[in-house]
Amino acid sequence: MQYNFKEIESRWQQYWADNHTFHSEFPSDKPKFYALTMFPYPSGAGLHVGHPLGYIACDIYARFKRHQGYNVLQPMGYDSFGLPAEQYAIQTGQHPAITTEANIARYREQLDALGFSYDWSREVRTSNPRYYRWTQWVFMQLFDSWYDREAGKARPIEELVDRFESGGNAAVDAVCDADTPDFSASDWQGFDQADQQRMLLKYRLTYLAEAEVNWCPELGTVLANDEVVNGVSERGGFPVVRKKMTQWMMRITAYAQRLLDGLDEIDWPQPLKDAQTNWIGRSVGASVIFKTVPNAHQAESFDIEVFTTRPDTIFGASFMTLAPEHELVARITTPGQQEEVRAYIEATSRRSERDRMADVKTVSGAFTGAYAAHPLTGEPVPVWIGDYVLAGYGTGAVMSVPCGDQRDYDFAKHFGLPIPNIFEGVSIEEAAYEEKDGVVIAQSDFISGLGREAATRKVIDALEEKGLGKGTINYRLRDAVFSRQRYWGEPFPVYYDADGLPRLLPEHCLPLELPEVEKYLPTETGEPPLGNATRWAWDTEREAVVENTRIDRKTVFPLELNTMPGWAGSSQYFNRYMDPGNDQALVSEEAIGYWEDVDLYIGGSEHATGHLLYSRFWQKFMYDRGWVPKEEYAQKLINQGMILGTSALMYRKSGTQTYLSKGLAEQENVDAIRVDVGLVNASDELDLAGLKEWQPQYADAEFVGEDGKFYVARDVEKMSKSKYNVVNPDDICEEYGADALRMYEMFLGPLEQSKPWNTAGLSGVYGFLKKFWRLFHQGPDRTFEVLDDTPAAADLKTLHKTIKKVTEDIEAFSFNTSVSTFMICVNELTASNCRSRAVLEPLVVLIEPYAPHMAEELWHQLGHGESVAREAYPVYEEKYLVESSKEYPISFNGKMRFTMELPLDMSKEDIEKAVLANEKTRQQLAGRTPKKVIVVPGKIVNIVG
RNA sequence: GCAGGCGUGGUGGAAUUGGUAGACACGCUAGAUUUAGGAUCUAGUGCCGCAAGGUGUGUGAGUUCGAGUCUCUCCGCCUGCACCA
Repeated sequence: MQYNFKEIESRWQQYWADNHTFHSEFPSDKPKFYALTMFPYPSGAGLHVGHPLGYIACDIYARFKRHQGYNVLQPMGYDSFGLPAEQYAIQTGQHPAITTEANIARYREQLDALGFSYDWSREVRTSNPRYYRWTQWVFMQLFDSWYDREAGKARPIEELVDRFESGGNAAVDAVCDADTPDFSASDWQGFDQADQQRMLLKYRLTYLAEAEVNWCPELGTVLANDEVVNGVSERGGFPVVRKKMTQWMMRITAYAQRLLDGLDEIDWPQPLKDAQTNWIGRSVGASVIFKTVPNAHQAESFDIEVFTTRPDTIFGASFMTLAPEHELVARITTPGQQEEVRAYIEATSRRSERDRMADVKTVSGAFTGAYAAHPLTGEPVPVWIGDYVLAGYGTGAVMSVPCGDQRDYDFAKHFGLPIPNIFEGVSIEEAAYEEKDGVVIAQSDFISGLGREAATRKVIDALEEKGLGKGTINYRLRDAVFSRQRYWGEPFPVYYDADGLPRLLPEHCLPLELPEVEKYLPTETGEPPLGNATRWAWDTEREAVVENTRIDRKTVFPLELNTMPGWAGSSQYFNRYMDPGNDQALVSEEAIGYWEDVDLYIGGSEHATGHLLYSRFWQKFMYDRGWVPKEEYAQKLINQGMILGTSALMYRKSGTQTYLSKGLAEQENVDAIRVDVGLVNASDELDLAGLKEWQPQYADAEFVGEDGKFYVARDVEKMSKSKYNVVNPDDICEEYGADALRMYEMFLGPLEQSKPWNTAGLSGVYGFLKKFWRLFHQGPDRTFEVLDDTPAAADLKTLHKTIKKVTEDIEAFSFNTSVSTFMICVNELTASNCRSRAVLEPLVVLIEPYAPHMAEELWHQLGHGESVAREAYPVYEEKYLVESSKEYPISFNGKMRFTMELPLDMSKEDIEKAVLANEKTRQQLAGRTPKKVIVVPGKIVNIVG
């Protein structure tokens, strides 16, 4: 029987499905193992060979753990809300649910062809109402919670109400909006219902706020910071502008410190941890209050709060700079400066985020005419505005210390402001002195002569005493915008009451399903697409969605028109897999009590500051409220690298229809044009007939080849349809089989690394699989033949060596080297013509994670009735590996000269004696006595002469 | 600018963590077989050299009996953040 992968693979895929081979047990007495890969967004393009890389690695590990006796949970699902399906709906009118359904069917087909051991009975889809009711449920719990700083955790909002009743908000140390006023218990009791709700909104973990957001006009929606890359949208690359809008926000900043601390507990890649640390951006310093000096135009004094990481340089502060958007600017600007300030603010607001970032060199600003009192000296310092100060960071205002900060220095130079030097023995003629360590402060009253740390402490003490500042920790992390002006997302379970305040729907009314709409675009009045729905109002008496026309704000109220962002659905999906059918809870206590958390999570590093941060935040919240037992949901995470495409480029003589083979293009003026990689063979030779068929425009073009052949150039870049470099896994499965594809993807290189795809290399692993098959099938007809004889010692050694190495490699996620180990093993067994069942049978189990179809086939040919997936993993025995002697490399002064066979159980001293007595050694030494002999048992002998 | 990472044959990549560098595979060369092959098998393949031998892990130094591996310098590349006070 020849190795017929097509027949084998489809047969066993069917068998696994029919026998539910990979269903996870629950309840179970076995130890659990939860292996997870980030679920895909089902795009219209289907999978390319890059996508399954992480899935294959995860599947290998899951199968390995299953052999080791673990009850493995390896689920798969779809992150099926998202922009592309909606953009497609806008263009074609096709409901996104239909597009999504079709895409999922295609994904499923492709995934099934690769032989993954998923428990498909646990599939989740974020766009399925039975799933997203739990996304809505988490949102409601966040709405009904506040963050207690004292306890360091989230608590139910009723507890906060109780505290306000008895002691106002002075008694509470809670995370809240910056503009929250102080109120007493009697103030609280005096508030009417609406005011109380308004106040609570300042404390809720999800809240409405007028926020400066990233607005993308092209997409018609706001974007989160992590969805904006270099000032343009991550999806589509459209320009993004700043805009003030009322939006749902997530108070993730309450968790900033815990999100940092948690990183120490988990085994995640360092670069990813660094990215999160950076994004959270903790900096220790002080907040300082500068009071504006009243003048003829402004009798009132305002507090300008600034944040600084260098309180020690406070005596060098010679002016202040506010962000142009700072709220005090309008109030403190003097009439004389009004025109200049107004013009400047207008000029900055006209600039897009991108322009502002691109041009960091130009110094610009304007004087407000106001002065503020230096908190320690009382001296008046001028208050300026400048766009180098960002409204979104710290307080949006800085104390400018030109001698210690280059930006302040440049600003001062440009506008001729004073630059006092407060550093001992340092020149600031050319630039600011930004070195932090080893500075000695001078000209600074009571801190002169001190170093940075001592000075910082004293300054903070002095500020606190005066009530003009305190030591604080500032985070770069902002609260996350949670509203999207889109159709294809989770609706908020929220309506607006007679006072226009947000109210939650009763929990038993979930899910609040997406309404049908005629158009998926924003309405003519600029409302989000849900505004197009005619049935989108909430009747509080009937507890049902009703026609908009009935909105009377007595019993029928408007529903929220925004939808949730993409990351909402992916922030708890890993817990939902544990109990996907549950309609009473996101996950039952029993299920999460058993499965607890993800043992292995594999996914791309592009989610570092998006999904992987938000999901940690939600998990911590769930933990605080007692719904999940673990504060971190993924103990180990691996970032798989990207598989890149190898684009094929042909050269066209500029301005002509003449195309040149690669070697002829050097001297010419040419344009590079991408062609389909499928038309190019392993030697970079282009199939011209195929090309003309692919794009008829080339039919009449002239092609100049080299020796009758036309060669293309290669370029490694991201795999994408538009670059014609996409390789489809279906085609590879067709030609080489799923097992070959699985092994090759692993063989390509280290899992974490990005690497280019090269179909030509597949012949290596394909040949290996055929050789493996031939170990079990003899003769020209390949008849199955395995003997029950006593295996040769050398073959047993090969087997146990392979078990040891492959096991170690899997545990270290070095899948590429384990494939090499298999290849060496097969080469050795082929050379010795091994036919012994005792050697071959364990190998079938060993290779099952990598080539499950072939393993299953061989396992059954070996006479077993059960699936090989259930078989115990082979354990290597040391006794087969021990050697009695070894070739020692003998080196002189570190330079290898010859080898010498020596017994392994020889003592250091005996080895030394034996080596020195050796004829070759004496020749090398030529009569001299060696200074020293270094012997590492089993390894090496070095003679120093 | 800040943070992190990387640099090994023509190519993808190994190297028991300080102990014979280049495993394994692609590609290439030669040969065998076949009507033919992008099939199969055998041998070779870091570089220089006919050979003996020399040389070799981006550069230069250092530690060590011994360095791809550890330390420092410089060069180059990649990733994330970036006017973050």
